[in-house]
Amino acid sequence: MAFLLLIEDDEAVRTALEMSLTRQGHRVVTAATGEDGLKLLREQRPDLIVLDVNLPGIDGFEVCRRIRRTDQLPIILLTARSDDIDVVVGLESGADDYVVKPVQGRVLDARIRAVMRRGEREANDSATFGTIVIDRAAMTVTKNGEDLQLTPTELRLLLELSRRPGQALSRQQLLRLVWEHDYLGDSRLVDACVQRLRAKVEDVPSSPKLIRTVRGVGYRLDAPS
Amino acid sequence: MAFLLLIEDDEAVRTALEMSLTRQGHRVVTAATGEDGLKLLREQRPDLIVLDVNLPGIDGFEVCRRIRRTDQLPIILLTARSDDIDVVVGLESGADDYVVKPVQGRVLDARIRAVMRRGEREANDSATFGTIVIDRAAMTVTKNGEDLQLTPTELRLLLELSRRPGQALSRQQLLRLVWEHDYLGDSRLVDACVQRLRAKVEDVPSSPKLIRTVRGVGYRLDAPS
DNA sequence: CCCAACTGTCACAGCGCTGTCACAGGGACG
DNA sequence: CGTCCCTGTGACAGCGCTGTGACAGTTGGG
Repeated sequence: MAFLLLIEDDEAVRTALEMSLTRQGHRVVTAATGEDGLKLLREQRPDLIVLDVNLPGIDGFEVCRRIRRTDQLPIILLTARSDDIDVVVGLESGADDYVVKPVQGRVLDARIRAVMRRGEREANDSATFGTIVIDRAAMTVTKNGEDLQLTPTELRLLLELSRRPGQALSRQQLLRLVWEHDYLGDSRLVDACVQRLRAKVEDVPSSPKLIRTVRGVGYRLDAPS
Repeated sequence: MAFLLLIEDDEAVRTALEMSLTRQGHRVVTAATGEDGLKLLREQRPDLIVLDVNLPGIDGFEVCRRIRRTDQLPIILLTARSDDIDVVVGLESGADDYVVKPVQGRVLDARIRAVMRRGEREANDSATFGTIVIDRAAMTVTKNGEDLQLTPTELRLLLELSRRPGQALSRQQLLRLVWEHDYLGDSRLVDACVQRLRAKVEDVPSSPKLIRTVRGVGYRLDAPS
């Protein structure tokens, strides 16, 4: 279904994932180190990269950053179990998704498909989240067909969230993406804007279904199933 | 279905897209650099150009601008993912659409068809927006059947807006399209022209229904439903 | 159950954005 | 050469967006 590059130093994990992903219909090339991975990336041009965080030599985060300097292809990080710091650092270093080890091939496959779909949807000019429709060309947002009057900042915030549906974005990241600032003190800037956006976008702003809070991290835009 | 010129330096991407587009029924010629692309354009006269932004030598934007100086054929830009600046610059340089990489052949094909359809509609010489009728061949605009006396600049502004109905255009983009300037300081140039155009076009200029303001962005021409 | 950390909420002051307008330069045309 | 109208500019005002900081509410762990 897709052409993947798997970068993972542990041989057992590597071969297991390779077999499983191949069985799911993907074409897979593998590398055991970050250096080899970067070389293979340039030579083979995969559609997507699955990248272990714990690598000998340059680690996964660094590999991720280096890839992002030149390439925009989707990256999924494999990270050791439930390490919140890893998650934040990983997303900030430019990854599209992360998966916690130990991971089953089926689960990874589902994430791969999700990330690829996300990429396709991004290219499209309109996106739907529940009753909300975002028209990126017209720069309008409608709810049940009615125009929502969003302020410029609210709109930018929603656009950035909608470009990464289902992905938690830290206040730090949002600050960079929406406000183009680097540092947020302990002000409630992002929270206040999210509140205003929720007031217009959510059916019940006090129990938001679209813009979810991710405690300790930031916010996430969900499409209700 | 159409005769395409694909300009893309990365050989893997180029051949992949060429195969995919050929399979979709298009006739495709390819070039690896902007120079070759421009030469092929003159020699072969394709219906549409798919143009990568990252090209060695003269980049895609520049190629796009050069093509626009002499030709009006549709151009679709291939741009690196999630780069808003690219999108804006791309449309300003005269592209008709942009597609975000990595891109699937199917998606690109859909965009190609959409742009071609749009082109056909455009070839039609008149467009209607509410009580306003624009006759592109006669270069006249009528309101309820009566001729409107638009000045040259007002007319160009209205024509550019009407080529992209429902799409928000930034002041920056309009400046490029209508005035062929590059930089707008903080002057009220675009606003002033929009105001004058509204005075003639809108039923109630103080609450415009056709030329809508998109706060923080620019303006948009709507067709009242 | 309690505490600490985190998030939601709100009012307000400042200011950024847009609409508006008058005016002067300049080009077109006779 | 004179006239007229188009056009870009800058000033100004009004509106409403936005960031701030204090405080209340909520969550989760010990």
